[in-house]
Amino acid sequence: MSVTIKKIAEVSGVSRGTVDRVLNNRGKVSPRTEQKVKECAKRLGYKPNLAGKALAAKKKNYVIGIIISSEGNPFFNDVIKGIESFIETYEQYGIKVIIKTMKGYNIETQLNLIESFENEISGLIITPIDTETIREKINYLKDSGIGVITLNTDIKNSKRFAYVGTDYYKGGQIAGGIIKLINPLALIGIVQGSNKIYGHNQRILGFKEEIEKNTGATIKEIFETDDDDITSYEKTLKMLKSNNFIDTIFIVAGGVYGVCRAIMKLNRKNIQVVCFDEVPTTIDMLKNDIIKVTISQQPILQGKKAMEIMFDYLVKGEKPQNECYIIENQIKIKQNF
Amino acid sequence: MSVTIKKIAEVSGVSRGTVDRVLNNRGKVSPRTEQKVKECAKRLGYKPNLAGKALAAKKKNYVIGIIISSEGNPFFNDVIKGIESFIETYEQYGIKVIIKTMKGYNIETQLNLIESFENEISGLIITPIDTETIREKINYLKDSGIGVITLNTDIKNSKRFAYVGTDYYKGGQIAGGIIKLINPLALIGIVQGSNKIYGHNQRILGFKEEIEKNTGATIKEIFETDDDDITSYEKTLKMLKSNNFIDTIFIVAGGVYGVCRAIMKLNRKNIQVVCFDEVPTTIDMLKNDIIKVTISQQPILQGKKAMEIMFDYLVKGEKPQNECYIIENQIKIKQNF
DNA sequence: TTGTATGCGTTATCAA
DNA sequence: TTGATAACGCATACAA
Repeated sequence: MSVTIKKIAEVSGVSRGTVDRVLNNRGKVSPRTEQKVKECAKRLGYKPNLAGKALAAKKKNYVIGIIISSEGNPFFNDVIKGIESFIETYEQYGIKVIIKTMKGYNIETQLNLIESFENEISGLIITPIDTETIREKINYLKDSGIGVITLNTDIKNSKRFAYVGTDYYKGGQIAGGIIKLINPLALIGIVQGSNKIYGHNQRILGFKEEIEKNTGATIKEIFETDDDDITSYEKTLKMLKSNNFIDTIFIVAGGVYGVCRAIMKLNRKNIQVVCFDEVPTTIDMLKNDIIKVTISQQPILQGKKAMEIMFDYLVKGEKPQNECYIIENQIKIKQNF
Repeated sequence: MSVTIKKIAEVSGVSRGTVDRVLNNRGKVSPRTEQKVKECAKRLGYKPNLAGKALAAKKKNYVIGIIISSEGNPFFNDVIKGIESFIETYEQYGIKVIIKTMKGYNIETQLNLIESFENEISGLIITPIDTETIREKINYLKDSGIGVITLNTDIKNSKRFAYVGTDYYKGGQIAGGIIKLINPLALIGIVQGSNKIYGHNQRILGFKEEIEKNTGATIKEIFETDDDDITSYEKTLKMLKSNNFIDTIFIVAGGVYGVCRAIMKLNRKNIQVVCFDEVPTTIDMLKNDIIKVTISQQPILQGKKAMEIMFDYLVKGEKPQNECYIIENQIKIKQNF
């Protein structure tokens, strides 16, 4: 049958305990024995058995902590759904899951949440605020033996061992491609979320690159909403009143509902709207033909993937081949729903 | 800790063996004991542990058989990729996987393939030919205790326990939605695969429903290619020469490359092409702006899902909640690649 | 009809 | 530094 620790022990003439110590680098093995066992395992093509590992892992009582900036943001509810779909499986393996949510992007709040359970967790999944304080904390956790996965937003140059999320630049390119497809001569207004958020800027860069590739479509105006619907409503009204040639709106992040309401108010239903995500109000507006296309970040899948990677890390002791696990931007129209 | 068979045995005052017999309906238990144990398991909220089950399953030496009509069809190569990504995991659990491929849709061939390993397999994943002979064979297998999953194409009213694949009707609707988005006044030629194939007809039905919903776009012509590129090339040439007002082509199934070459030959690059799948030639044509949109059936995911469901069926003894596991039609443009 | 013992592969603990 | 053994949860052959 298959190659097991027991088999390696027999073949190399040592005990199972010793093989275990060698293969898992637990030390307390003489160099000579270590050499022998390692060589033997390699020769026989040893592959650890997940079921066995999992069964044994029950005794470890792992806890994993999750911090999501989800309060008041329906997008992240879907991310949490994906996470929760794994809780039962985790329980089977004796892994406890603690989910903590927060509202907005206050650094102090996030730091406190981390510290509230950093002594009991073996892994952390977090939608991090991209700042020095949090970066340092992540690095500290890693050095204390806690694996960190960044979710939906990454934090560069940190010691997180994996990032799960979309390619924001590409998301912008895809939005650009879609708009050129709908109207190669589009006159575009861009509704930006926040210039302070890396992902938003990346989307705009990708979008511009795509739009400027051919002559035809042009960007006429751009403004910021801070992801607030009232702001986006007011500013869209103003834009459409003063620039009544604008026929296309690209919404980079939040504030989608506000834009749509402004369009409805002015009865400018000929305007083509392209946006991101599929929160309930967005789906409504898609069904009412106010939004033409939305680009999904597949939030449920993001949650699932993060949990999967964490599981492999804890139970199998495997890091993913790629540090970044990129979730595809998925184009959706009315008929998808 | 968690509720195990051992615990139930203790609480209900019987042996572990008896609990096992009750929970797995193996018989040879007095009604009174059975009642007692069942009640107890329910009360404690017993959930079988996967790792334990899996470890014990190794002794069973399951074999699962796979039959795919993939030869000469690159789409199915991706399906197989998805399947193969699970082989290693399966091996871990002592499950052997046998993949058999065939070319085209000969009933006799498919039947022979099934019979070649029906005595050794515990599960079958198949892209079935939708015909009485195969339906009966599937029913026979199920009655002999072999679970069958249909993949990519379903076979109605059979005893297969799950179908994994897309919703073809919806695929057609999405294609219609995309075309209306690109050009609300499109004059459309439909390139059909085969009227004999259920999925192809479903796509056309969905497409027509969508196109006829509003006035504007109209279907001008439709022809069949039997998924052959030469046929599609010739017939597209003919269509475009005789109907030079056609500005949009909807390709229902195969023959994509032939259509594109015809368009290139006549230098009619203004024609908008919408098709399915992402085989290499299709991606090429997308990059060259001949094809504007392709709708992916996510073949790799299809293969993976089928394997996942089969695994749960064999090892966990769980059938999926829904008989049909629908894979989403995914809209893709040049910028996705 | 019921109970007991053993093994699946890995890991932790204790003894040597 | 090494070895022996028990445990994780389930399934089953065999004994009672």
